[in-house]
Amino acid sequence: MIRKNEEKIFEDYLARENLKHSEQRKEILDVFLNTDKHITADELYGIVRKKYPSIGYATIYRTIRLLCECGLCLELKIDDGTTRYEHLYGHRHHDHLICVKCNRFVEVVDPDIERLQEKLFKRFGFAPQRHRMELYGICKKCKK
Amino acid sequence: MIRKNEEKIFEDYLARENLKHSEQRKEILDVFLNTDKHITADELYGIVRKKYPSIGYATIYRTIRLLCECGLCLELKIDDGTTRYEHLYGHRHHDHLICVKCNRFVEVVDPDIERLQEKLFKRFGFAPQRHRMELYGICKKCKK
DNA sequence: TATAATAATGATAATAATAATCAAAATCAA
DNA sequence: TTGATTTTGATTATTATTATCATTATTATA
Repeated sequence: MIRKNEEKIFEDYLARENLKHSEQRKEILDVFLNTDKHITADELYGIVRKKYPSIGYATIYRTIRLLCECGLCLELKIDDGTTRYEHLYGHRHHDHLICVKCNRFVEVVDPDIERLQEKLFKRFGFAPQRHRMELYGICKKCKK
Repeated sequence: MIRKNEEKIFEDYLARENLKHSEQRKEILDVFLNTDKHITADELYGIVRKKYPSIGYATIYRTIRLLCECGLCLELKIDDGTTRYEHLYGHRHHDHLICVKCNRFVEVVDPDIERLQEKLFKRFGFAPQRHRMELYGICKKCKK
């Protein structure tokens, strides 16, 4: 099950860059889109390998890079040192509440905070590019 | 030039944990405190080595860990993949404006944002532990 | 459709940051 | 001062990611 829009974005990007499509790339995109958000390269590799046992690690990393370049994927460096990837298409910008016990991610957007961040950029004379905000704590389930 | 308070915090911590003091640890703390903020392990190593040419990389990493444990140092994972360390003692919590061109760090605190962050934690039933917020952009100097 | 040019793949080696190991040296409590 | 314990520096190990390269797959076009 591939979402048509995302598939088209990827294919257009490949065509634009004179790159070739392949079964592996199709499968990696499919798995990425159908899996939980905030996946690691290793987790993605583990799932893709079920269908493509011969797939190499390098292909996973190469394809993730392409997905990031064409705007379908965002790389996140988490405080614990891991690198995770999340869907970008059809997802507005958001920040994260992260449970330090169970590693659960909750996506949040607070328009008031966003507005204040813009003001901060302006106050210090910075041209805004992007921001990240992560709130680390212990979620309801893990508290009890 | 060592600041007495920090030195005491470190020594107390070592005593409490039944660890020993050493010239190397003293020197690393001294360099760390007197250097610019947001230093990498490699940069710290480079400076300390001028006074202690025989120092090993492992000692740098080991001592950084101790400094983090005793609350004098905070580890920051930056979006570009580097790990940097900043002073914690005598510095209230703050967030960062980061210039993606020249790598300049500006420390900022916005009490309104802080308050809204606390509200976000509460709204999702999280027990707050800490947060990080980084605003990436291009600073005044690099714009022109 | 066959071909030729180009790119992708998978296996493997390389790299870079950090951590673990261990014998020798330093610290410190008694 | 000594002896137990810790630290050190050198080195090796580990982990995530990237580069290399021969083989295979894709694709434009004849």
